[in-house]
Amino acid sequence: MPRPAKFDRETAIGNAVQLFWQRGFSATSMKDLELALNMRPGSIYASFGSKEQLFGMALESYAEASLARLTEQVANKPSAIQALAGYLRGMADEQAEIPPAQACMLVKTLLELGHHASELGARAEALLQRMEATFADILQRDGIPRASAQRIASRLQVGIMGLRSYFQRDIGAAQKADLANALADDLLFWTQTYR
Amino acid sequence: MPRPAKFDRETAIGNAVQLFWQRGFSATSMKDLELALNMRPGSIYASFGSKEQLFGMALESYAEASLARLTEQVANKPSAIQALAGYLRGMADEQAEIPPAQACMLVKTLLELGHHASELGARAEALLQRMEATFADILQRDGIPRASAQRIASRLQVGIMGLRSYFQRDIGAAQKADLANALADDLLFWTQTYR
DNA sequence: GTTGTTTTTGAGTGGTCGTTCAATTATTAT
DNA sequence: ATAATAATTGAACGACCACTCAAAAACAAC
Repeated sequence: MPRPAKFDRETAIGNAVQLFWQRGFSATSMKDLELALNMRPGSIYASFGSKEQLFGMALESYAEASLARLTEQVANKPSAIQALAGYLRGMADEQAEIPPAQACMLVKTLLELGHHASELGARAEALLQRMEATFADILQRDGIPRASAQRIASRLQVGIMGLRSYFQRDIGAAQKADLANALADDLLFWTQTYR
Repeated sequence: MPRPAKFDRETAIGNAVQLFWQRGFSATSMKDLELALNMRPGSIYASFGSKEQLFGMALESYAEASLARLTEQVANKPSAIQALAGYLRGMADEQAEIPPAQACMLVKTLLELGHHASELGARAEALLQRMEATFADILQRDGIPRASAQRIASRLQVGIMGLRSYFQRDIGAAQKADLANALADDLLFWTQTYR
């Protein structure tokens, strides 16, 4: 007997991701969201609870997609490390992606909200941690011992956070590719010296 | 004949830096500033023009201090590269600094505002560029050719941006020191291979 | 003490914020 | 058709936003 929802939940959250990713939490207003989701305030609150909860779902969705992209790129490759290096090199090409926000949404959230004062910031930090753990897993798959893998994973995440933040600057595609390649080279170097 | 201003301009801007650095532009309200500067709205607007202009001054002040700290640490050292490495290693110790905001204010601003849509974001980007140019200058002082110095400077800034963003996470002092040392080692390695 | 100049004050501006909820609309089951 | 149920609407809410300005206060010069 009930009336079915006319909007698609996944695409709605997808649109929310785009908005929140670009503008951040504070600078995104409910007005903006109403426009982007094509929903009126009542519907948004009935469906997602609050702006904060919606942001949480967007964050989770973003992280899930990022993690999926990573594991997919590494799956079934002979050398996990080489695959990881390829993943890094590919970061420069994401410039043509949908939103003109190159920086990681998790990092943007962590820097905007902080992990101590904000539930959302803490969740962003946890998701970053999960990413890093995945890097470590991948490295161990190539025989790198656990402790070394974790160290390299940390350095890798530092590099990625820096790289994508740097991409927020106004620089050319050539320099982007150059820096992404440089980070990939660093990774290969670390795996050799740390082993 | 005029009545002199009773507040100290520099300390006022210093307090503004602290607030803006921690909370960012959007999340800092005029109420917050009134409290931190111990000034009433009318005085703030008479002295600094607007919230945006005040943020601009705070940004400039922050960048100037950062640049001064860098050049001072490198001045009169036999090896500029070694001094630069020391500067990097010292980053882990800044955890005990006044505000619990480890990430660079310029990066936070760039990520929050973006360089395209915001005058403030564009200024943050310009100041980051100035930092990078200074890194390149320092490297050239040790005989590294111009092109290589610029490349290394870019990689260095990527590393620093990542490192300080990573420091925003909830990690121990030991890991901070470890990662700062790792970046310093990377710098030394780059200067050897790129020469 | 008086005058001249400037700073400081703080109540008040219109606007926007996130959020709510009674009314309306749309769909399904009978 | 009708009834039952749920999704959608949008006007309205109090709170807070950045900001203004006329009045009051504080100093310097005489």
